[in-house]
Amino acid sequence: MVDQQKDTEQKIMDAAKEVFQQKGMTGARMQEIADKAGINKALLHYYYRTKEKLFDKVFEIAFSIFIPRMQEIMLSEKPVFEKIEFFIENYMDLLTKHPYIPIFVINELNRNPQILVNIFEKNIDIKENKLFEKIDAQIQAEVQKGIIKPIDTRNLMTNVIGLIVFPIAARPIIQGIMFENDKKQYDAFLKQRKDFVKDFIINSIKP
Amino acid sequence: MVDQQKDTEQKIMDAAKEVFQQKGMTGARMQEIADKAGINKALLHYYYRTKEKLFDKVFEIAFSIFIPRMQEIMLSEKPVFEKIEFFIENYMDLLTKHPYIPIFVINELNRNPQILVNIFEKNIDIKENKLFEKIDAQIQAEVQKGIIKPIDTRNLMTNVIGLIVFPIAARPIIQGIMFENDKKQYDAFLKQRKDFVKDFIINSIKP
DNA sequence: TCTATCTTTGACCAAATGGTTAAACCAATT
DNA sequence: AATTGGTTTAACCATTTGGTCAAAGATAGA
Repeated sequence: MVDQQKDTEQKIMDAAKEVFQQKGMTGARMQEIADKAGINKALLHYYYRTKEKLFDKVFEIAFSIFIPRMQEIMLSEKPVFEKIEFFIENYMDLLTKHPYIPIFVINELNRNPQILVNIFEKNIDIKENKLFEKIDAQIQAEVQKGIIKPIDTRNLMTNVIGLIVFPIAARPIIQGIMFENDKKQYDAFLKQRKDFVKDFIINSIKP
Repeated sequence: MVDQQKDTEQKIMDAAKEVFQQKGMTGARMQEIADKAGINKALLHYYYRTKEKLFDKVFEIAFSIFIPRMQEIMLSEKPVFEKIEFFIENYMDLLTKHPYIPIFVINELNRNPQILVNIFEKNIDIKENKLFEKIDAQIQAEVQKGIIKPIDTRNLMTNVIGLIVFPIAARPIIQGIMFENDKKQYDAFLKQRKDFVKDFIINSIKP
């Protein structure tokens, strides 16, 4: 019975994830989520009172798939070169498995930037960890030592994340314009791109 | 009267752009568009029969802001280095003026990839011009001549566009995490980033 | 001025949608 | 077997929403 409960809640969550991530908050329909979960619509409201609360949960989970892994890599003791390689490898794999998430997150954050503040408040450790300050310190320290070229941390981070996220978020455009809409070619492109991005970034900061 | 008509139609278009680009197809409300245009809701349907037709028009215009300029630059007679610099300069300016468009286009294309096919069919010249094939040919020719390093055209193009588009599409994240939500710092970042991206790309393909 | 055509509006409609409720169901406890 | 508590459902509700329509206004030509 407790088992059954967890099961229903989980079925709702899975269905909600799928529908919200593909159609967004405004495009999603409670009825569709209920159908996909194989339950009555009223049950949705029984477990998660409102559409918004259900959405928030989905968003939080989507977001939290990425943050802890990022923290782990960024706060480890490795040198910058290794961190970046590891980061690219890890996140391109992760995004290939969850291709809807970047556009979902970006889009909903655009619709309501407040969400980010709420998440920060809820997971204080994210803010407490001062992720950005720490990685900035390490990079500038290695710049001082001559291990890497002088570079602005914010620009570098934007580059790394952008090169990873963009081809997945903009898939319809890239697949449509560069690969005549051939999914296989696009997938192959993504696969080989991992090493390309690594080399690209590493080369750009090698002294 | 003809003047008045154009005026009304234009007022509707302007309002529709604003609402659709900020809230997307599913989030936009016809009533809000009507209010913003200062007219009766029935007039929307008088000029553009349905919500979808109105949306299609808005999307097409948004998309066509970018394509012709891209064509012009790409098909010009300049060498690759110059083209890329010009492209980055132009598009970062353009996106700064229309920051909602990338996420709007990406998001709606994700919702319905068919739109892209429709646009190609409507503007046959885009497809006829074989934009990608031509720029690919030029790049590989310059690679052969040793003017630029060997590089895959698709990866290079993805990099250029990604580095331009990402920081604007992902503004809430970047501004939130890297600039403590300070809009002025973010704007300054975007401004200095233009030269940074140029150098970054140019350096990566310089022999 | 009368008429025909185009533009604009207020009132209205049917369908969709998020949400509620009362009753049925079901498993465990006594 | 009866009771209790959480779970699930069918039916229902109020509101929102895209869209329609008939009538009123405006405009230009005859």
